[in-house]
Amino acid sequence: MHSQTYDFKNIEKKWQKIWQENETFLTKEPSSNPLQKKFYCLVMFPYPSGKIHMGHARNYCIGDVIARYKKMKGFNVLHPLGWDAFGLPAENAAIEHRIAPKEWTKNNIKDMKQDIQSLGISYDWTREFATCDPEYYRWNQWFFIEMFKKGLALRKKSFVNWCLKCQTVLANEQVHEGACWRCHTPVTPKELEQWYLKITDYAEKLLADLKLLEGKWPDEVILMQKNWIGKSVGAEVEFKIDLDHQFLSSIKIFTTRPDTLYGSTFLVLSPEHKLVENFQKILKEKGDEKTSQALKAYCEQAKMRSKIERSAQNREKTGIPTGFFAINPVNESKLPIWIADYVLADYGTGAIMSVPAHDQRDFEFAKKFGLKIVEVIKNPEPKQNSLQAVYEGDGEMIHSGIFNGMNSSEGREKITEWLEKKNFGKKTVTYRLKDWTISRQRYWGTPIPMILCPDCGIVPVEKKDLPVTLPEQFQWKDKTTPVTEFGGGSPLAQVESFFKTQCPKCKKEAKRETDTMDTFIDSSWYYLRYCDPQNEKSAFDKNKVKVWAPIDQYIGGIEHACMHLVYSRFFYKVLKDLGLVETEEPFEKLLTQGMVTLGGSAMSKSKGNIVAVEEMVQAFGADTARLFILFASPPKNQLEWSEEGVQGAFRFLNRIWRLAEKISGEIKNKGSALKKEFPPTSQAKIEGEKTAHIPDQTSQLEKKTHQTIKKVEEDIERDFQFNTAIAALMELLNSLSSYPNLGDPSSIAAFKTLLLLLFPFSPHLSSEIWENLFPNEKALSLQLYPKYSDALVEDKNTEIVIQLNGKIRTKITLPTEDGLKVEKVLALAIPALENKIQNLPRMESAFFKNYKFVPGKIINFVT
RNA sequence: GGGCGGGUGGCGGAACUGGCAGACGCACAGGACUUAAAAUCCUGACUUGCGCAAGCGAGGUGAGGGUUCGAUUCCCUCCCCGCCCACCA
Repeated sequence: MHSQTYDFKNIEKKWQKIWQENETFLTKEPSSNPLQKKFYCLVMFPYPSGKIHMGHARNYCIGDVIARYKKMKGFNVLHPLGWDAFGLPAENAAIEHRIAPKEWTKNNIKDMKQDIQSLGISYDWTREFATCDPEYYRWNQWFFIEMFKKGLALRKKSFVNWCLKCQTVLANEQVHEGACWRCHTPVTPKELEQWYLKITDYAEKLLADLKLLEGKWPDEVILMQKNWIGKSVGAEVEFKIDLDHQFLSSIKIFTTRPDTLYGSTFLVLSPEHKLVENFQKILKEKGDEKTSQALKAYCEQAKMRSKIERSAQNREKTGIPTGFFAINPVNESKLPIWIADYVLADYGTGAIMSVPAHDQRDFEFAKKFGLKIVEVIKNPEPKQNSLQAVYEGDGEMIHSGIFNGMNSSEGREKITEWLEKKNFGKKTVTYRLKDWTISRQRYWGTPIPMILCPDCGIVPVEKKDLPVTLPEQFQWKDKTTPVTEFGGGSPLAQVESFFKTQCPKCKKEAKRETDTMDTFIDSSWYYLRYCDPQNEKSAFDKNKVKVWAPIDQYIGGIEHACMHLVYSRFFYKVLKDLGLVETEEPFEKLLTQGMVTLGGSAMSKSKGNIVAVEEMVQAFGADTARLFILFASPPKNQLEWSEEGVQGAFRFLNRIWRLAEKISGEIKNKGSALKKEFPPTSQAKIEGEKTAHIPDQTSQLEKKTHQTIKKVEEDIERDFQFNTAIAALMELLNSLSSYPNLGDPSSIAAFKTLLLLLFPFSPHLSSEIWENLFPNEKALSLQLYPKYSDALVEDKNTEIVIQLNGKIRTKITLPTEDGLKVEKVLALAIPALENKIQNLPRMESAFFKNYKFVPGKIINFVT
């Protein structure tokens, strides 16, 4: 395949061993040097699903460059890795292959760790843990109990998202386009009593604190979270029902447009609305069995429909009238009450006032069922009459009683005030964000530490009894029990030795909760555990976390924008309120890397389009794999895998290797070169004998060296532009390759710089060459990032572009200082232009009066 | 339907606040070395017109318009692609 290439296999093995033996990447607690700044660099931890491919590897490589770079910059770096080890795939493998989830998981961890280590990532492996370790998940249980005590964890009955394939409940965030985020099965609604975390209590805080992340997180992610939280300001309005009955006196609706209240012509309830049952009852009482049945049938049908079906774009609206009426508080008109499944149960109050003239959906519904349409906001550009078109904007209020003539934006406030005064309603804020359903009817997760006692009710497990551990041995059954009661549905409900227990309060026989926690709980605080991974007394020592938190740089996929990254922020805020952490946000800066594709689609095991890490490391070595993946595209972009591109990276590393051999030969010849100073200074060129003949090239190389140090640093600091940083390294290599005086102090300095700058990207090769060429120096992994001199980066001469009417005609070169002075530039530019263009009106000096000069850059003559 | 990104050679991508478009790499072509190939090294290359040639000119960053001495960059209209949300009242 390739001949005469450097021996990457042995070099990489050698250095990985050295780093491990010397504990090069072990993080020291900062107490040893109080002045040193900390840097916590973290990549979202992996789910141990098997071997890793280059898609995973990209994350680790990005994190590794940052960690190594920051270490070279003098920071005390924390760069750990662990395993997000609970979850469904392990359990499915267990059912399929009859292998215990724990075993399957541990095997995968072993394989993946080997792959990651073969890439030479600078992790502090002493901090490794897996979330399926009882030593870890006991703290999930501890936090859960804390939340329960604070009223943040509660059990409630409501409609949940049910995945038929995974046989479990899903949180809202885990439903993507109406389907399960893991298996893409459309979710169906199911009414269940489940454990929730009250993330909605933190909705406002989660929203407001996004401001703290501006400029540090991708705008995209901030926006996605903002939309996900979905704050709407409006009013809750109570409509009296035109009926004298104890079960049914009024309906509360939520609207963001109280200004259109006069245009409301009917009310609509969602099929899941609690009052629907009351309507049925009253109808029965009145003897109208038929309508009662019809309502029931409609609602049941609606509830059966999947999310996808129900919210399909062009689906024709359906609905059914209840036969009852409500009174509009503003004008006392009688509004028919309908039930329709275009109204969502879990947003606002689950009921709306319909304003068909000013809402597209209501309009469609009104048209279909022949309901009244009343225009109350004047369309400033009326195209058609209100019976044919909807106007959703603001404008002058009409047909609105005392509010007529007001602008609707003002009207919103005024009507709300009026409602509040009359006790018909109030200003309300609604969020799209829902409470986090964390019960899962699966085995491989953290047991929820709760006990149901027939006498005492729901009682938390006592903290001294934690962890509640998963039973390891029991018969796997493909079918789980139906979810009916406390803890039904989970495979754990079949394990009597697990669920049979005593009530902590009254000591009577009681039953344990058999559902497990959503694995997103595990990942909501794992980043804090790395600060104190062996702690047996608490989740972490507050003071240790205080040293490291928040994470300075977090790296991971954007798919977690509204899942892990919301949950973690929530959890962190709860921890802050518990006094366990001190800052507001867990992740100071966020980088969302693009995915790696092969043949246009994301690498995935199921599609079979993967390039295994093992394969790459075997064929080209870790350094090449790392370099290619970082060079091919900026981290945010998608990256299409290219075998040819890999070859290019490999070629570059080989060129460095050969240059090292050449320089090594030169050093042996000259010997003395090693004694020269580093970094080079402009005096260096006077010293060398040969350099005196070619001072220009020497100073050019020195300049290039310093420019490269500056460029690589700036590219890394500015949004992790590794691709252009590496391009700069290639340019430096090109300059060195064509340098006529290899082995002189300037070339040695340039090469040293190249190795130092290459180290974060391709650490093995650079370490090996460094050791070979400079055996008396400290290892490369202990070196600091080189400094550049501004004086050397600056050019002595400047090129000024000469334009005529904005078109480039010619260029002149002059000393940088002179390039800033218009007289000096004009003195050279005019003759240069005259020389260039024959038929210029050279006699007319007026011609040259009209120009635009940008010092040091350009002069543009205008005719 | 709403929101947010983005369209630059054959390809991945450069061009920090408007100031030399195409850095760097891949692929390609020619040459050197070699019995030959691979590897390596050198050279070329946006398109187009004139020229044997060095060279000289014109056009060019999805399309059209605008602002400007000057636009890949700013503004407007349109087309295309990607992502997120999606009957959220």
